[in-house]
Amino acid sequence: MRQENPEADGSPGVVYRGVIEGLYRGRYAPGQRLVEADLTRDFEVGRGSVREALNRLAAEGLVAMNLHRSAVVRALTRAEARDIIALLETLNGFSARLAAERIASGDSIARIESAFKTINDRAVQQDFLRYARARNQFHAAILTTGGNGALTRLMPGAGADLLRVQFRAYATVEDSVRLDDYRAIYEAIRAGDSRKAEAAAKLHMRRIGEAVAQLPDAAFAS
Amino acid sequence: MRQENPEADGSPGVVYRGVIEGLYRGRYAPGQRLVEADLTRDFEVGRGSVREALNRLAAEGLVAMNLHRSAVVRALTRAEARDIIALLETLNGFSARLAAERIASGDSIARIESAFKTINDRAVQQDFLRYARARNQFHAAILTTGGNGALTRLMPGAGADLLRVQFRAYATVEDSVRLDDYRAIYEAIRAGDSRKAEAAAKLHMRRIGEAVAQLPDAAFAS
DNA sequence: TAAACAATTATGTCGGACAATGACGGCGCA
DNA sequence: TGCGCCGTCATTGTCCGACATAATTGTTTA
Repeated sequence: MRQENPEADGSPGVVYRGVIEGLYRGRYAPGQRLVEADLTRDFEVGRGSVREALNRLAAEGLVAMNLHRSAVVRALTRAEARDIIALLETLNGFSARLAAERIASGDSIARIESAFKTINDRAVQQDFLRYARARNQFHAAILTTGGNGALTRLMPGAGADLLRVQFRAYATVEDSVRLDDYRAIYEAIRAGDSRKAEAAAKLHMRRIGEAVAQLPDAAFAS
Repeated sequence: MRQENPEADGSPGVVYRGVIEGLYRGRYAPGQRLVEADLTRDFEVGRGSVREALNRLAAEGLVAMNLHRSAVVRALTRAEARDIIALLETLNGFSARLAAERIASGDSIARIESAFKTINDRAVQQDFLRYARARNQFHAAILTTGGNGALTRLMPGAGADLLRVQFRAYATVEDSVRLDDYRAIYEAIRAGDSRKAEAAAKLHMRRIGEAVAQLPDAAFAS
C-alpha cells in the first residue's frame, strides 16, 4: 500500500463505509450519481478500490449499476419499498423468533437490553444518525442472539438502510407507536416467548408498511 | 476491452459464472483455494476482473475471503448447514406463499408447470448438473411468480448452491420423497392455496434438514 | 426540423509495479 | 536433539497509466 490506511478493512472498506455514512448524513441522496473519479478524489484511493466498494454496495442493493453508466444511489419505487417491507416482515419475524428461543444463552439479554435503552434515550431520538445507529444495534443484537449466521450475513442486503434513508424526511410512524413496538419485541424476546416475539416483529413491519403506503408519490422514484 | 468477451456481462461475469459452473461440475470443491493468478490464466482476463468476480462470489457466500490469504470455496460446518436450511425454510415458505397468492396473473402457471415437468424427467434426474439446474429453474419460477423483487435479489445469497454442492455425494433425501415434496408445493401454488404452499415448502426444507443432520461428520468442515 | 455525425464523458478492462502479509523451511542456539 | 527465530517465497492489496467502448450531449447538414 502506497499510503497506509487507518482502517483495518483496507481502502475499499474506507469507501464502502464512507458512502454509507454519507448516505445517512445526506451527502448522497437517492438517485444521485456516484462517479468513480469523484470518489477516487474524495476518498484518496485508487479507482480499483472505488470500484470494489461500489460492487459491494451494489451487492447489498444500496446502489444500482448499469453497464457503462455511473452507479446511482438506488431510489425505491412504491412497489420496491412494499417488497422490501414485506421481506423484512418475514426476516425480522424469523430473527425475533430465533432470539426468543435462545435468549437463555450467554450475555445476549444484556446486549439487547442495552441497545433497547439506547433507543429509548430522548437525546438519541433527536439525531437521525444516532437514532438509526441505535436501531441498527438493536436489530443486530437480536440477530446475534438468534445465532443464525446465514441470516446475519443476509440481512444487510434486505434493504433496511434504503428505507430509512429514502423516507428520512417523513415521520413514517408515530414515535410513540414505534417505541411501543420495540418494547413489545424486546419484552417478548426477553420472556423467551418465540411466538409472541415473531408476531410483534411482524406487526411492527406491517405498521411501517401501512405508514409508507400513505406517503405521497413525491417520496418514491419512477 | 482488449479482447471482446462473448458474454454480455463482461469479464467479471465470465469468471463468476465459470466458477459457479466449475463448482457444480466438481472442478472446484469446498475448501479448495482459488488463487487469483490461476483464475487469471484459466479465464484469460485481467486480475482486476478476477478480483471483482471473487468479491461477487464472496458476497453470495460461495467463497470465503481472508485478508492476505487466498479465497477459498466455502465449506460448511454442521452448524452453518443447519442455519442455512433454517433460513431457507423461512425464505422458501415466504416465496411459495407469495406465488400462491399471485398465481392468477400472467403466464406464471405455465412457467412453473414447465419447470416442474423438467424436474420429473427421468433423464434429467440422472445428471447432477441438469437436475440442479432444473431445481433452480423451479425455484426461480416460483420466485418470479411471487413478484417480490427484494426477495429475488436476496435469494442467491441464502446458500442453496452451497448445500447442493457440498452434499452432492450423498443422496440427502430419498428421491421419491423429494419429488413428492415438489409435487405438493406445485399443486398448492397452482391451487392458489397460500397457506398450504407455505407449509409444503417449509416441510420440504425441514425434511432436508433432517436428512442433512444424519450425514456423517466427514460431510462437514471444521 | 430531423437525421447523421462529432465531441465529451465515464466506465470496462488490461498490464505492470511494488508493498504487506502469511506460510514454510532452514539455521542457530540452548 | 528440539525449539524458536529469521529469511525466502507465494499471494494478496493497492495504485497508476493506458486505451477501448459505450452513453450522452452537442453540432452540423440535408
